[in-house]
Amino acid sequence: MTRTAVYAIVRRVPRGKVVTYGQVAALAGTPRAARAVGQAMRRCPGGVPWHRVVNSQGRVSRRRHAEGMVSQRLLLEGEGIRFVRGRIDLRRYRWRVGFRPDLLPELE
DNA sequence: GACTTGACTAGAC
DNA sequence: AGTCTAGCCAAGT
Repeated sequence: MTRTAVYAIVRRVPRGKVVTYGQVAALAGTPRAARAVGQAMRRCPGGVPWHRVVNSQGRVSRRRHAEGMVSQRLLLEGEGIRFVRGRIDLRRYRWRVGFRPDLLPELE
């Protein structure tokens, strides 16, 4: 998995949707590289919707230097994503690739 | 090539 | 619901 691959994936996330670090890693073909995805996002080039990447709890991950940077939360709210008690409902906002309701197993 | 450093995570208390 | 821990992976030294 390369940084470039990460950016290519994140660029495809549409407005109003989010993905998790682990999810990006899986899409890149390296399921356990969530942490490396974070590394890639740290040096994110322009043109990449970095704010649409959140952690597995639906929260905005804390950075080492949180000063002088735009609020990820504000950007997401600007796209219509609602935060409830500092969290995002991933069941609702997670971007799914090739989601096929007709192929889901029976529930209950 | 051997450390070190994280925008990570799932599991275990 | 918090707090720890042990894995993990790519980059930077």
